[in-house]
Amino acid sequence: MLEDKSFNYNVNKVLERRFFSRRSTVVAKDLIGKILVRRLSGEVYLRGIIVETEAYGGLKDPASHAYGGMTKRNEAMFGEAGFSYVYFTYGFHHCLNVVTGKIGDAQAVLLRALEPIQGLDIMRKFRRDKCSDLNLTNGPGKICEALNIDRSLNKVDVAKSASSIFLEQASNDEVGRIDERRKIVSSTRIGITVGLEKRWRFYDPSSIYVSHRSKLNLPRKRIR
DNA sequence: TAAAAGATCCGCT
DNA sequence: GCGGATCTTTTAA
Repeated sequence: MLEDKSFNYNVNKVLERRFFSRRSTVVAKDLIGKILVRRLSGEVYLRGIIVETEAYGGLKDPASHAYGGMTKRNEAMFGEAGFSYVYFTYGFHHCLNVVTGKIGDAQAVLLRALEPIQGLDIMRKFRRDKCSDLNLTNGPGKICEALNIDRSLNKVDVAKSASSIFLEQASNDEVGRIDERRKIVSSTRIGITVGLEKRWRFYDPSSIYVSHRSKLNLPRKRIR
């Protein structure tokens, strides 16, 4: 059965274009505590609180896909802020980014982990019932599998609630649980071999939904 | 043709 | 719980 809250959901305040047209490091940090929404056909919504992101710095960042200039794959990164950049990697997985900065900057923020809050039954199905709820969306590839995101959702305008992917503020009853853990921490980025001097990974250290928790020596149970 | 912004399974504690 | 091998294909050289 589908969860009731997947339907009849009133969209919160959607993040505007100007939110995204800042530096990727700033946007990455500000996205912690915001909500990623995936709208499926039939007005069904899957939602999760963003608890982990990574900033990528464009042409001058050796860890970025945009390093070395525009290609067929990274084209979206060179476009307008507030659009999605979805890529396929390691033969299996998709990853979701949001383009930031000015046109041509090729900056982006990778969404790495969510706390799932709405539509969990559907997310479990997309994940083929192979994991616990804790592991539904605690990694960039897992987010895309749980929310059924692939390259067909590249270059989607995530600053519009009519889109199949968009970003919004938390609602009033959700604000409380987010403000409590508003302490954001940075670290080096994960899965890269260059650019390791930058601490451009941002996360909420109190969230149990952050990826690679054991390696970070973080508590595995919720702190309250 | 080799490396990649990853996740899972397997064998060990 | 933990590390490492393995899965697989797009991308760019």
